[in-house]
Amino acid sequence: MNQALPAPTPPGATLEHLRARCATCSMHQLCLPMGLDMADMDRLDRIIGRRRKVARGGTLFRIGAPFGSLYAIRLGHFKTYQLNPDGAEQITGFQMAGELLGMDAISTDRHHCNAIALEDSEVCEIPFASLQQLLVDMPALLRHFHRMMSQEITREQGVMLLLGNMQATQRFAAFIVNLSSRYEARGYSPNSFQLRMSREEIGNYLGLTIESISRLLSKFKKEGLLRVSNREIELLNPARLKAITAGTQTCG
Amino acid sequence: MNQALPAPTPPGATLEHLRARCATCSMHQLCLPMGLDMADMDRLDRIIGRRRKVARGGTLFRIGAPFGSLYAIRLGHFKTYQLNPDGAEQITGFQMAGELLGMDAISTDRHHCNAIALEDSEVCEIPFASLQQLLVDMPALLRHFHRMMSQEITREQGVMLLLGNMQATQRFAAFIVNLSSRYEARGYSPNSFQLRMSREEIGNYLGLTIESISRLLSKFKKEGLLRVSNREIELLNPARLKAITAGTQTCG
DNA sequence: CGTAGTATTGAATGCGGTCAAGGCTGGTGG
DNA sequence: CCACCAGCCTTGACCGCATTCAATACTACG
Repeated sequence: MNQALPAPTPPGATLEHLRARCATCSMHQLCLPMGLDMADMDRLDRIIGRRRKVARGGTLFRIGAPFGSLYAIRLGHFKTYQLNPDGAEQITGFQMAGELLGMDAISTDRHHCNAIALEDSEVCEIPFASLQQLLVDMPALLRHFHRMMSQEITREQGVMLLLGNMQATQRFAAFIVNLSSRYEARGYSPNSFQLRMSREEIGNYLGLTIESISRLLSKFKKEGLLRVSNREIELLNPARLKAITAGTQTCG
Repeated sequence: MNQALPAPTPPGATLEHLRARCATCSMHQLCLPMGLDMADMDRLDRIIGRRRKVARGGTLFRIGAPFGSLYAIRLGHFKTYQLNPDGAEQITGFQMAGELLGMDAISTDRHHCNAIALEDSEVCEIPFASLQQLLVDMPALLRHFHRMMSQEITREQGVMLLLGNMQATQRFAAFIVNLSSRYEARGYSPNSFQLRMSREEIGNYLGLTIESISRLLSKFKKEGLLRVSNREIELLNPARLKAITAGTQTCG
C-alpha cells in the first residue's frame, strides 16, 4: 500500500496525486481531461476524491444508491446492468479504461444501474458537485463533458440499432468489431485481445442466449474469421467481420 | 402568417418572442427552462433562434448534417431513427412536446439520426454555442441541461432492456404504458389518446413486425385491455397493462 | 483428484417472421 | 352520389431462427 521511499513531493500535490495524476494517466487523451492544459488538468486532479480499487466481481455502485460522483475508469473493465421488474438482468454496457460511469444518475440523483468490475479495476472518483463548479470556470472541460455524455447517448443508440434490427450473427460480429476498435483506440492490438466477460454476459448484452454465443463463436472459428481459446480472441479476418456487421451476407 | 393587429411590444422582445415565449409555453415545467426564474427564462428566450414549423413528414435534421442547435419541441410529435449500413431504419425514439432533440450530435458536431415530424409540429431552435455561454452564467440551467441529457441516457437504457430482455407482448405493453405516462405528465388523459405513429413505426421501434403489432393490438382488444379504433387508443385496464410490462404472466 | 463453474454441442420446440390474401379508410374524380 | 384507388391495417398459414432442454466437456482451483 505505502511506498517505502516516497518521491519528493512538488508543492500542492499530495502523495496520492503523485501516484495517479491525470497528466501521467495513459487515458488522459480519452478521458475527461482531454484537451486541457496542464494547469486545468491540475485543477481537475485536485477535485478527484480518491482513486478507488474495485476487485473483480465487486460493486462500484448499485441501483437506487444516491448519486454523488461520476467514476472514470483508470484501469480494468466494468459492466453495467439494469433490472427488469421481474428481476432479470439486462447488461447495458461494458466499460473500459478512459470511460465514464454514472452519468445516468444525474437525472434523478440516484443510480439507475448496477456497476460491477469484470476484473480487478481502479476508478477515479469525481464528486459531481465539485465538477459542476469546475465546469463553469473551464469551458474546455464543459465542452468535453458534454461530448462524453453525448457519446454515451450515441453509443446506446447504436445498441438499440443492434438489438432492434440485427440478426444474431450480425449482432455478434458488431460486438467483436466494437471491442476491437476500442482496444485499438487505447493502443492495444485490435486483432488480439481477451474477452473480460463470460459468454453468458455477452449473450445477455446482445439479447441472445449463452448457447447462441457459443454456437456463433464456433461458427466464426469454423469459417476462419476468429481464433478462439477460452476468452482469448484473435481476429483473422477483420474486414470480413466488419462486412458482416454492415449487413453483407454472412455466407460464402 | 402575420397578425393583422400586433400587440404592443415590450422593450427587448420581438414580435416573434411575444407570440412564443418560454414563460407562456405550457411545456416550460418539463422543458429546458424548468426551475428558472423570470429573468433567467427571459435570457434563455433571447438566445432562441426562431420557432420553426415542421410539417407532417418533414425533416428537422438529417444524419451527417452539421450540428448547430438543439431543438425543443413546442408542439407536435417527432420520430428519430438511425440507419443500418445496409440502409434499414431503426427508430430510436418518439419525442413529444417538452422534449429535446439533437443531444446525440454534441459529441461529433454532426447529427447521428434523422428527425422527422409525425404531425405538423413546432420547435424552438436553441443555438448550442449561445446555450453554452448561458450555462456558465446560470447554474440552474446547467444543472437542468445535465438532467435532460442524463434522462435521455436513462430512457435509452430502458429501451435496451425492452429490446434485449422482453417478449413481444411485454414490449408492446411497455410501449403503451410509456406513452400513457408521458401524456399524463403533460396534462392529457393517460387512458385515452391518439397514436401519432403507424403500426409499422411502432413495430420498427419495438424490434417487431407490423403484423406482430397488429396481432398484439387485436389480442389486447380481445382481452379487454384496450379499446382500439384506427389510431385512437383507450386503456381499459391500465393496472393490468402495467403488470404485463413488469413481466407478470400475460395469460388469465 | 474432485468439484463447481463455465462452455460446447445436439435435438426438439416455439415465438415471431415471412408470405399472401383481403379488408378498411380516406381522398379524388366522374 | 358512387367508383376507384392507394395506403394502411388485419388475419391466416407456414416457416425458420434462436431458444429451450439435455447431455457432455473443459478449466480452474482447492
